[in-house]
Amino acid sequence: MAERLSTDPYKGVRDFYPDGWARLQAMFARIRGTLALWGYEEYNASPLERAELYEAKTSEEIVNEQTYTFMDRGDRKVTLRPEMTPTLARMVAGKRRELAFPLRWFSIGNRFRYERPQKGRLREFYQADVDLVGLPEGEADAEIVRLAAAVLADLGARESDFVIRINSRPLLDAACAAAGLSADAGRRYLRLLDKKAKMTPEAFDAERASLSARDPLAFVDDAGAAPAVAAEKKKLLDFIATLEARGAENAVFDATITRGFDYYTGMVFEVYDRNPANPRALFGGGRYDRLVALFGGDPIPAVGFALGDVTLADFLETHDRMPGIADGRPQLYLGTPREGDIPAAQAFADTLRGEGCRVFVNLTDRSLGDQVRDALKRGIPLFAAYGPEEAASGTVRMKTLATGEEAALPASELPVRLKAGS
RNA sequence: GCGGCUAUAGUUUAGUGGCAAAACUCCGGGUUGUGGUCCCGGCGUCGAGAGUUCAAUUCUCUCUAGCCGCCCCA
Repeated sequence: MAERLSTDPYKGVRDFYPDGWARLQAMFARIRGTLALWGYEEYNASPLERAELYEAKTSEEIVNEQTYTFMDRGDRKVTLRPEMTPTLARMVAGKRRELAFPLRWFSIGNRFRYERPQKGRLREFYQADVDLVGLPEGEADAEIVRLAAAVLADLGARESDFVIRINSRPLLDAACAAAGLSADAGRRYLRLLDKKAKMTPEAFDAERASLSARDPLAFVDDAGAAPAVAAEKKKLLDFIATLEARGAENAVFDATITRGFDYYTGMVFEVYDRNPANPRALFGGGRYDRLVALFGGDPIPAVGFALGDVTLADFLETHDRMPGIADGRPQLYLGTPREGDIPAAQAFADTLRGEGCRVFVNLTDRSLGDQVRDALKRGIPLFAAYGPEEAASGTVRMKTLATGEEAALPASELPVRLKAGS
C-alpha cells in the first residue's frame, strides 16, 4: 500500500488559500497603484531562464548552490529565476532599438532561491522590481529613492517608521584604493562592512586588520586625506541634500551599506525598519550601469530597487499597517429552499451577474437555516432565498446578516441595492 | 553546508513505560422556508523507521519536516 500523500507544500514554499492570496494581492495592489501614479508600467516574463543568464553576472557559489538549476529534455541548462534584474536587462537589450528610453518599468512575481528557509527567507517569494532604465546618475536616482519612500508611505508607513540609508559604490571603491587594498581585498572588505552593524567594534577591527593596515572608512571620515574619496563623498552628500530638499527627509548617509558586491556601480541604498524589534533591511536597490552591456552594444545605465513580500508583510504587521484584503468575495448568498429550486435560482443569479453583482448560489440540499449559517461562515454579507414563492411574486426578502434586518424588495431592485452596499 | 529547539485529532495544546485527553473546527442527527445558542454522535497507526523492554506515544538512535540562529543573501 502506498504511503499517504503529504498535504504539505514543498519545503520553503507556501500555499496561498484564498484569504492569504487576497492579502498578498492587496499589498501588491497598493504598490501597483503608487507605481502607476509615477508613470511606471508593468512587464513580465517566464520564471524559466537559461542558466547562462546568471552565470554571466553572478558569483559561482550563488549559481551552483543557491539556484534551482536543472537540465531540460533537450539538454538545455535551465534556472528558475532567482531575481528579475537579469531578465530585465535581457529584455531591454533585446529591444534596445525600439524601446522609448528612459523606461519606467516594474514587475511583480515570484522568485526562487535554493536556500535554507528561516525568518524572512523562503525558497519562493514574491517581489516587486522597480527600475528606471536609460538615464545616468542624477535625477533618475533621486526619483527612485523618492519612489521607494512613496511606496511605503502609500502602504500607510510614516516617515518615523523607516529610514533610508544611502551609500555609494564609487565612494567605497575610492576609500579602498586610498587604503591600498587590492581588488580582492576590497571585495572582502565590502562583505565585512556589510556585517559591521552585527559585530562588536573589536571583532570588526580584528578582521579588518587582516585585510589592510588602515581602515578605508577612516578615509571616508577624514575627507582631507584623499581627494578622490572627498570628491565622491561630496557628490553623495549633495545627492542626499537634494533628496531632503524634495521631501525625503529620512534619507541618511551610511558608509556601511554595500548591497552585496556584484553589479552595482553607483548609489546604493537600503530601507530599514526603525522599530527596534524588527531591525532588518526591508529592501534596497541602487544604480547598475553595466549590466545591459553584457548583451552587447553600448551600455545602458539603470537604477532600481526590489521589494519582497515576506519582509514587507513583517514590516506592515509590526506597524499594524497591513491593508484590508481587497474584497472580491460574493456580495449575495442566494439560498435555495429545496434542491429542485436550484435551476431557477441560477437563472435569477445570472440576471444579477449580468448587472455586475457577485452572487453565490447554494447547490446543496441543506436546510435554509444551515444555508444562512454557511453564508455567515463564508463572510458573505447578504442572504436571500429564491424559491417558488419568489419566482411567483417577483419579490425577494433580502437579509443583511450583520444586523439581521430584512427587506422585501422587487427582484429587479436587487442589483441597485447590491451596488449601493458594496 | 553547520548548530539549537520542536513534532500527540483539521487547529491550538494537555498527558503517560501498561485503555490517549480537552477546547475549538469539521461531518451527521435532534431541527424540511431563514442566525452564531443548546443537546447527542462521529472524525487519531501520538511525524517515519530501527533499537531497549513482558509492554514504547513516552527511553535511545537514525531519518524526515517545521521554527530559530550561523553561512550566504544577487
